[in-house]
Amino acid sequence: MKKKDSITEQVILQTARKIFIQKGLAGARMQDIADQAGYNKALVHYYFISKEKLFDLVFEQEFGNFFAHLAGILSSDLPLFEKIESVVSLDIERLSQFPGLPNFVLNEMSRNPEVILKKLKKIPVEKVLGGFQKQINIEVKKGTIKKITADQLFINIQSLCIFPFLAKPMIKGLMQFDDKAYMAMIDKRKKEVAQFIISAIKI
Amino acid sequence: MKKKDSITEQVILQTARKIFIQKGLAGARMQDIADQAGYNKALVHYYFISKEKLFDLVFEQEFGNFFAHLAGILSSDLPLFEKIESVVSLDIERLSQFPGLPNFVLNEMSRNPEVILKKLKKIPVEKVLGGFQKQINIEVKKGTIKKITADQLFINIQSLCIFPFLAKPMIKGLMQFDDKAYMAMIDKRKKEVAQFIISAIKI
DNA sequence: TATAATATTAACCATTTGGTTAAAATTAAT
DNA sequence: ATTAATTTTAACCAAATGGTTAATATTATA
Repeated sequence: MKKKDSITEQVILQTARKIFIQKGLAGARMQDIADQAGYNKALVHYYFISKEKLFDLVFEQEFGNFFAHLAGILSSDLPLFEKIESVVSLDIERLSQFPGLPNFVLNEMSRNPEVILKKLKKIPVEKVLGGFQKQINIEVKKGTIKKITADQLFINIQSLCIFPFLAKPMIKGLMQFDDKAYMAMIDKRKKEVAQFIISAIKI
Repeated sequence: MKKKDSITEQVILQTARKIFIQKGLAGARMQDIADQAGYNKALVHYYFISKEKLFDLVFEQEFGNFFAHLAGILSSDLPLFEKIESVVSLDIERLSQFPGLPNFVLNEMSRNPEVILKKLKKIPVEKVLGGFQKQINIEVKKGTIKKITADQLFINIQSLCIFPFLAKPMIKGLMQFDDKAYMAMIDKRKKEVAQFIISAIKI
C-alpha cells in the first residue's frame, strides 16, 4: 500500500479549494479540478466520492479557519481598543492573502443556510460574543465608550473589514483603481479602519 | 401583430430577474425561468436570444438602478451629516426591499469585471465622488470633521450599509437570530449606522 | 518474487442544459 | 374572410457534466 495520507489527495483537495473559491459550487467543474490537479476525473471521485462531498469538505475547512481566527482574538484579554485594532489588522491581513474567501463563504452560505447552522453549533459563538459584550459593558460603565451592543459593534467591524474585499471589482471600477491603487487603499485601511471604529464609540 | 411591448416579454424578464438574483448566472436554469414565467423555454429564447443576453439585460437594469439612487443623494446640496444620514437611511431601506441584490451584483461582478467597466463609463462617478470630496474638504478646513478621503468614507458607508445584507445567513446563524430578530437589528441600524459614522469623523 | 491492496486511467453512460426547428395558434391588416 | 405577421409550443439536438466501470499500473508486504 502507498502512504495513507496520499499527497495526491492533498493536491486534488487544494486544487478543488482554489476552483471552488474562484467559481463557487455551481460554477466549478470536476473536469477542471482533475485537469488542474494533474489527474484523472475518476480519481477525484475515487478520493472524494462526489462533487457535493468535496465541496462540503472545502467549505468546512475554510469556514472553520475563518472563525477559529476571530474567536481567538475576541476571547483574548486585550483591552477593548487594542482588541479592535488587533481584529481589524489581522482580519485585513488575512483577507489580503485570500481575497476570494469572503465571497465564497457568504455566497454559498446564502445558497445553503442549513449547512452553516450545523457548522456553527461546533463553535462556541455565544460564549465568544458574550464575553465581548461583558467587556463592552464594563467600558460603557466606566464612561470610556458610548453604549453599543456587541452584536452591532461586531457587525460594524466585520462590515468595514470584509466588504472592501467583496466589492473589489466594484471599487476598482468605480474609483478607477488599478491593482496597485486598490492594494494601497486596502493597506491604508489596516490603520484607518480601527481608528474609525474607535473614534465612533469613544466618548 | 400583437402589441409591441408584449406583456409576456415583461413577465419573462421579471421572472428571469428573480431567478438570476436568487441563483446567479451559473445557478439559474432557462427551464426554470420558462416554467415559472408560465411559458415555453423556446419562447424565452425567442424574446431574449440567449441566457447570456438575458442575464446581461437583468444585470444592467439592477446595476443602473443601484447607482442612480446613490448618485442622486451624493450630488445633492445637503449638509454633510444630513447627507450621510440620508444615504444610510435610504440605502438600508432600499436594500430591505431587495435583500438579494447586493449578493447578485457583487457576485457576478467578480465573475465578469469587464462588463462593469463598460456600465460604469455611462455613470459620471468621478463627478459625483469629486463633488463629495469637495464637500468633505470644506468641512475638514472648517475643523468640523477629521481628515478623510471621500473614497474611504464612501467605502465605509457602503460597507456598513451593504454588508449586513450580504451576510444575512451568516449573521442569523452566528447570533441565532430568527427573521424577526434579524429585521429588528437591521431596523436599528437605520439610525445607529449614521450616528456611528458621524461620530467617527466628527471632531 | 508472488500476492494483495491501493492508485490511476481510459472509455463509457445517463442526465442536464442551452439552444434550434418546424409546425401550430393567435392576432393584425387588407 | 384571407393573408401575413407574430406569438407560442412540442419535439428534438449537441454539448457539457457528474458519475461509473472495468481494466491497468503501482506499491507494500509475506
